[in-house]
Amino acid sequence: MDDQLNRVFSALADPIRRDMVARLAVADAGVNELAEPYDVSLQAVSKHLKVLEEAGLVSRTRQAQRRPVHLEAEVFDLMTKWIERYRRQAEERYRRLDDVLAEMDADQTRPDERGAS
Amino acid sequence: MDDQLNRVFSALADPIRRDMVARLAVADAGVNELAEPYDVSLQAVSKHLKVLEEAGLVSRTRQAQRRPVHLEAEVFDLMTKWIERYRRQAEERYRRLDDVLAEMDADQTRPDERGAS
DNA sequence: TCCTTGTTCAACCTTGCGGTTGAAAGAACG
DNA sequence: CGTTCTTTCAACCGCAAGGTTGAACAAGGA
Repeated sequence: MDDQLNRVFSALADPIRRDMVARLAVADAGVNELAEPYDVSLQAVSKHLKVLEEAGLVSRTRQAQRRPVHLEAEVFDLMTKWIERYRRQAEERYRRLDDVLAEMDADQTRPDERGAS
Repeated sequence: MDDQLNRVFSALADPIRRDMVARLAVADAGVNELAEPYDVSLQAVSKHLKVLEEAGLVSRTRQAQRRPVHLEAEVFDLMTKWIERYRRQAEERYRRLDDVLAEMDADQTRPDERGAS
């Protein structure tokens, strides 16, 4: 599960792979189609796809000689959950800090009441 | 803006850096504090922090000899926006596909094979 | 001033990643 | 069968990333 996060984040760390995902969100495509806009070899694109596939971001089905690539959007949830979790935590922390500051401002005789560790 | 995405995604591709972010969501910390749980040198941790800082994920202020590290949660938005955009696009595409299939189903001009999932 | 604590710089090593080229494998079709 | 189209495997190259160690820098406190 942590490995999955490693793979997904590093898969999307590459601009070519992000662009591929962006285009696959519009329509499935074969390797040749996908490779067309980029100035790299077909083999390089094939490698990129392998990375995306191992991250669970795309799947591939055989269809004649072609192997159409299909975006699997569920994995995105893994990332958003991770991100949102810590973002919320951080925001919550700020909120509490504001409370503490406000309390210190209003009532300076009370030391500690909420024993946050 | 694309560079920013590169930096943020690859910063979070490392499990140690993700863990640092997770811990910084709870409380600010100095380098020594942060380094404690990991089995690497202080210098390695310092490098990790530099990466997080260049990605805009953390900021640092001087406070006596210490340089406390502080999580900057806003950058998360950049990622979630990117992710949500394409996830929504993909989901929209499925919805339309369902419509097409429903139409094909109602309009049975081709009683062909569609034996798969 | 010297010493201590906390952090970073510099040099180096090894591994992994993105790129290349060349050859091969899978599947349709003459 | 052999040809053609599409995709992948294998070997290699250059470079950046993550790790190490040793020295340096920054800022109190004795």
